[in-house]
Amino acid sequence: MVTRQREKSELTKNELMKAAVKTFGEMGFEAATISEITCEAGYAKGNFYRYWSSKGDVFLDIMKQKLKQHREKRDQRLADAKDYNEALEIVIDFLCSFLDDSKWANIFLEFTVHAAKTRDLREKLLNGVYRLSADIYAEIFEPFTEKREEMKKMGAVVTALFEGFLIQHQLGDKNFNVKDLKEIIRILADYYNS
Amino acid sequence: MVTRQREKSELTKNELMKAAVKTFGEMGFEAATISEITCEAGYAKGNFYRYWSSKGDVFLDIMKQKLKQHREKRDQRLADAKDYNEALEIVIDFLCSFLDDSKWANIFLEFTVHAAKTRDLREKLLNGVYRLSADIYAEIFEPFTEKREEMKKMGAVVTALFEGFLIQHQLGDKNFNVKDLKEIIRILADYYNS
DNA sequence: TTTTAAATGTGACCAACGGTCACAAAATGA
DNA sequence: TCATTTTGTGACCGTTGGTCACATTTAAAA
Repeated sequence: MVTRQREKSELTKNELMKAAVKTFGEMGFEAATISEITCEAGYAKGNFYRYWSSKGDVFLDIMKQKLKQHREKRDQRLADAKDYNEALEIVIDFLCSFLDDSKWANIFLEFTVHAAKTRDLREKLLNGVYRLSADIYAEIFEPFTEKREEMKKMGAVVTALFEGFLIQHQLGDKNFNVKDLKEIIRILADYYNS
Repeated sequence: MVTRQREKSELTKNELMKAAVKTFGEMGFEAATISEITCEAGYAKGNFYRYWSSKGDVFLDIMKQKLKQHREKRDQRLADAKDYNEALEIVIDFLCSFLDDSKWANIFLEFTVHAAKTRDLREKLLNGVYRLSADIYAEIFEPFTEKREEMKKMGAVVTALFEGFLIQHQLGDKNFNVKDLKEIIRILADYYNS
């Protein structure tokens, strides 16, 4: 039976993943080290590279997992949305649910900027399920408006604004708070749907 | 005479600075190395640390210098501004003049996110002259509106939007372009001045 | 001119990193 | 029992930002 070995392998991967989540969460993307992660899980450094090809690779896995959880909640609520404005409020809540876990929001941002410099990661990030992409916004608001192109644009703009907000937040700028962020997203939503 | 030595010292600093600008410009902040910079200028690595205490330190110097040039142009034009909208267009041009040199805009962004992680750099960046700070917006629009607090807010929001735009741009997202950016800044300017 | 001291410049060195690889240990099937 | 494959190891590599004891140059003092 090969299954026993496979199970062990999967178990190890999960242990490493868990250790990675903990380590990235405590230290951020760049500061966290592979040694720290493997040591935390009780393995040697080399074993890490059996499961992921690089530090960025395991982070993408974590990102995918965390995003999936958020999205599922959002999609559940979106099913009940009656109109454009209700859908919008759900999307805003979805964005703010990231901010509740602001430590990770900042780490995601750190990784995003890091990934933008590396061809491989950049492509995966842009084409994969990792981002709040413009197309997703178009789909979300599809039932409530004809303006598909405008919704894509709004998605890109809101994503930019959100990530810019994270930078200000991380730097410690107090002039731009969550209330402002919500306010502006609503203004943009009105603008692009009028 | 100590002057001769001082002059030599200043000359060396300028040479290193010039080499740093070239190296950062070609490779970005993280990828550029101290060895590369000193070698380019014709010195040994150790000499760098006579003039700056770290890699981030010399970058702050470069940032200050580049910003100063942009700001001087902007302030010249602002002196002729007749009303709120004219001042706004000058500010928008100022932001877009960064984008013309988009390589450096991206490197600034890279450094900003890097600096946000390091206490020392973060404080210098937030409190120094390096950022498009909220207070500066308040001053710029002072002659044309009573809404000082709103202008500060607008400054923070526009800065966030601008940096978020840079991230999208760097990732290669085509949904959000410069025209959209200008459009939205005008909407925000209307909103905060009404 | 000779001596002294300070400023300027050097590059071997350090600890740390991400990543590799030849090898060891354990599990599997015959 | 033995051969093969999978899983795990940790010394090792190249590279980095930063340090430091030392060498070289310059300026002032004697």
